[in-house]
Amino acid sequence: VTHSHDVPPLPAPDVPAAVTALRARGLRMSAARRLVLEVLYAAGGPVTAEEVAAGLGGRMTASDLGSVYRNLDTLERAGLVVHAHAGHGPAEYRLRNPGTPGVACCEVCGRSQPIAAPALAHLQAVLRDRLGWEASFSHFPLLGRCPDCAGAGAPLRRG
Amino acid sequence: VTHSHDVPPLPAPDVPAAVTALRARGLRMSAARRLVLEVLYAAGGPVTAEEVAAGLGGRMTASDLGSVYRNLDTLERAGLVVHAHAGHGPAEYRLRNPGTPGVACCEVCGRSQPIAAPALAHLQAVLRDRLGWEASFSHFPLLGRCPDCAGAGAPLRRG
DNA sequence: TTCGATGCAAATAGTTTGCATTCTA
DNA sequence: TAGAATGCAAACTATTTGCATCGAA
Repeated sequence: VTHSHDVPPLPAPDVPAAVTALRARGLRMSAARRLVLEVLYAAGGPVTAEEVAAGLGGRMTASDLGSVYRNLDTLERAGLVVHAHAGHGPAEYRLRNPGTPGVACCEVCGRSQPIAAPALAHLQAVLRDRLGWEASFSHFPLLGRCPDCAGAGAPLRRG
Repeated sequence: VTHSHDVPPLPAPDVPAAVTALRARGLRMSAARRLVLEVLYAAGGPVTAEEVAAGLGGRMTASDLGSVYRNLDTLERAGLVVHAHAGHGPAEYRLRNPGTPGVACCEVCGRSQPIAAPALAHLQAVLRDRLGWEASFSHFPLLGRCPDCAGAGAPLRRG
């Protein structure tokens, strides 16, 4: 699902701050919801709903996958989380970071890396000039080969 | 599924030429396979597997969806067809056109448009310089707002 | 007369949803 | 204690696959 809901607050630096921010929004704090927050902050990078539900590989109490999806959605509406579709496979969720509004995902090694705001702005300017297109690399990442895989000459799908 | 199989031949200008090219590849010509070709050439733009199976809205004899997927895959391996994932929803299949190796898809109105080879090359150069990234907009399109929707101020999802 | 291709149905992955129950504020 | 959130299961979309049968070369 795609969101164009209410205005997002600034992201919270840690779990307690996130809890406070969510409470301020009138949201309740349950075990399942706290798990999602804990995993997201502990991971420090993109995670799938499945990974969250598994409690980061069993280190935390696992939760229902359906509830995890609902909570990730809630957190996204609240402006704490964003998700992106990295090609095939499940969506990747991460803490929202205004400094890195874009995502690039390598089709060869599968790793995804953030695109910093200045670089993103430059890319968007080129796309605007060249195609008249207002590009977004947040929800659907930039896909291709990362510097490492491109250098190694890994094959790319045909155009 | 992703393909990095054999070398693609040049695309065929019409259905008879495509049939000949496929026969030359040792492929057989069945009613179901011919339907896929007819729809692809008649549509002149991207179509979903479902649309192909429906015989372009009932104007042609419908076919089994599973067989359509298999045939689209076969035609893609043969180099006549490419498909792209335009955000959410089903994949879009089209006749391969070396002159337009990229696709841009509007998240607002849903329309997708080809990216011409020179423009694509320019974009790729910028991405290479700026991020070291070897981008591909063929299998996963460039997503954002098309000139029309961007001008109309249609809302874009949050970054 | 072979395999390649089909139709049908079942399986799969990822995600959403209905509903009765539980728990937070 | 009202309403939010949960757990479970069923539904859903897009796609793949197993298999017996059929048909093109």
